[in-house]
Amino acid sequence: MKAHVEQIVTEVMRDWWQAQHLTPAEMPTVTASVPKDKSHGDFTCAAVMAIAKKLGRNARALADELCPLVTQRMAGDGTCAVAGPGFLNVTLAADAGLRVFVRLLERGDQLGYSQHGAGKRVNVEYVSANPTGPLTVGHGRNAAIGDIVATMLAAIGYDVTREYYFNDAGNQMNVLARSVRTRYRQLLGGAEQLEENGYQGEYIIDIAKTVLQEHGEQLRDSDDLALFKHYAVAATFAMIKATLARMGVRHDIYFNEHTLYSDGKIKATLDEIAARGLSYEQDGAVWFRAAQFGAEKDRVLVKSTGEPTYRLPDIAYHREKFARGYDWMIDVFGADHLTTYPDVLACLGALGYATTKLTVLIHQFVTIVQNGEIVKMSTRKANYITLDELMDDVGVDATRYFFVMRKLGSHFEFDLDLAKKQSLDNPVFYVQYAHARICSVLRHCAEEKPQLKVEQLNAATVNGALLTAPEEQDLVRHLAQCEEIIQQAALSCEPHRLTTYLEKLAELFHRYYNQHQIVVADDALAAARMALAVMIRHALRNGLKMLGITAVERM
RNA sequence: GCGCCGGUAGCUCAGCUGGAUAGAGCAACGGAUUUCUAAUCCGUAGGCCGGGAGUUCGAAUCUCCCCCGGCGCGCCA
Repeated sequence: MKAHVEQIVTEVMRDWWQAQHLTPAEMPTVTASVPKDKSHGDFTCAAVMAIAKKLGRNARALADELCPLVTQRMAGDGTCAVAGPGFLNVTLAADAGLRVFVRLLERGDQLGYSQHGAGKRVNVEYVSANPTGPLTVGHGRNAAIGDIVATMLAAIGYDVTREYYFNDAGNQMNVLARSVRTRYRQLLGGAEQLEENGYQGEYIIDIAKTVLQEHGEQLRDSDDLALFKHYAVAATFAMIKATLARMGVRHDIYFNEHTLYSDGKIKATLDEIAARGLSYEQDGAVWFRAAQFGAEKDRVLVKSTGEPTYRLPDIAYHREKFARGYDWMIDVFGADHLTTYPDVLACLGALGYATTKLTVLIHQFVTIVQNGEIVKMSTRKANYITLDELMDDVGVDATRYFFVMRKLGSHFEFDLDLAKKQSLDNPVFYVQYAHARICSVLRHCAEEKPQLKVEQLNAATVNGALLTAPEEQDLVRHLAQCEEIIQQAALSCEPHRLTTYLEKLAELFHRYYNQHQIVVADDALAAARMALAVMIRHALRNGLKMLGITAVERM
């Protein structure tokens, strides 16, 4: 309906524009919005004022001129009025709400889903933690964002690939392997101490125990780090995958950085960069001319030791993703990666890749507050709260919901003591409760009115005109925005827009519930209200499904 | 010092990309339960949208300058 209004206003403006002999291409796009104040009509359009500004005309006078043309073109669907400095306010005809209701009813359990991105392939990369230890709450936010953005994109028709990029080679893994070996030797009574930067976590000891179990004492004097590394990687990855599975987060592809070397992609990338004159050698290292692309100085691609820095594999990895032909690629990073991606993007751009196909989502880290104090975290020192511990405390649903209920860029304070309460502070219960309540009403209706079958509530059997209460119209109006909100949330990669929408929907339902009986004596009215309740349930259920949260039927 | 992110009610945060009188939840206070779930609802109170200038019909939103907080600034990832 909104698109319809936008189209009509656009047509009216285009006609006027042409009559003035103005360049069609310069006409601004017309957008309508739902005004906060219902007395301003169902849709409001500020486009006239934008034009008037450009042309140096009085906006109010221009609006007065165009307004009747809009009404005329609405052909009975509604009327237009001018207000304020030149708003065009469109009020829909009395039965327009009914038409919206019927259309929503016909959507059935597909309410909220669309095919906006049909035929397009998108790759979402998230978590991507290297296998050095358990996932922390920081990874949790990354996982929730990536997973939910991916699900929302799938919900609007995209073909989504979920990817995890990891590196199980390099110095950090050697440190990890040596930490396991030290613990192993300690288990055998050795006096060896962990190296200064060693991994101190309890899980290292568990891994050492596994080694002991499977190899006995025969590795006491072994220098075979590869073996310890093998156990360390296998164990930490198993931990990570188990945690993600518990959280309901999955990936289609686990991409090992190592394959970039074995496939020669690192070398090919380096050669390509050199061939384009984007790199040079100095002090035994290979440098990327980053300063030419706005960086404060050039960056090292290959160290004088011959080992690449993280940049080179990152660039090679993205070339690899480009080669796979995605229409869109999304990377989810924590704030610590903030400074790394501009170099990578600049280099990819210089290599001729369309970096507009790449979206980098940077989320701020989660601050954990416990006993009123901020908990400082470090993986090395094993001073952190794991994602598993968090889920133990507040449950999977609340964990997922909390991680995405705020804008990515906001610094998000996760108060453990508060979250543990599982009380009113927790909006996820509010939304779930609305769903459970509707289910309860449906159960009640099945008992009271067996003749009213939920599956038979459709446009032919339900008289939507009976829904005249303002609360009902508010609900229909809000439901009508469902699909668009989900599209916007998905396309802008902002899951919090969905949670905000669902909370509002739940609020409108709770208010409605408190003021009106749904299962009333009159069958026709009861059927109409039931149909509305079912629609709300579909919207809530689909929204919760996109968030990966249980739509509980009883609470 | 440079860069990025943030600053909106006592607290935690929305604000549909420049629209009309800035909104929720929690906390506070006062009400609603013979009822389909009170994990709910209704009401009251709470604001210099960090500060200042600019852009224009119009700014929480855009530009510039300050202030405060977080993060990053390596031949670590």
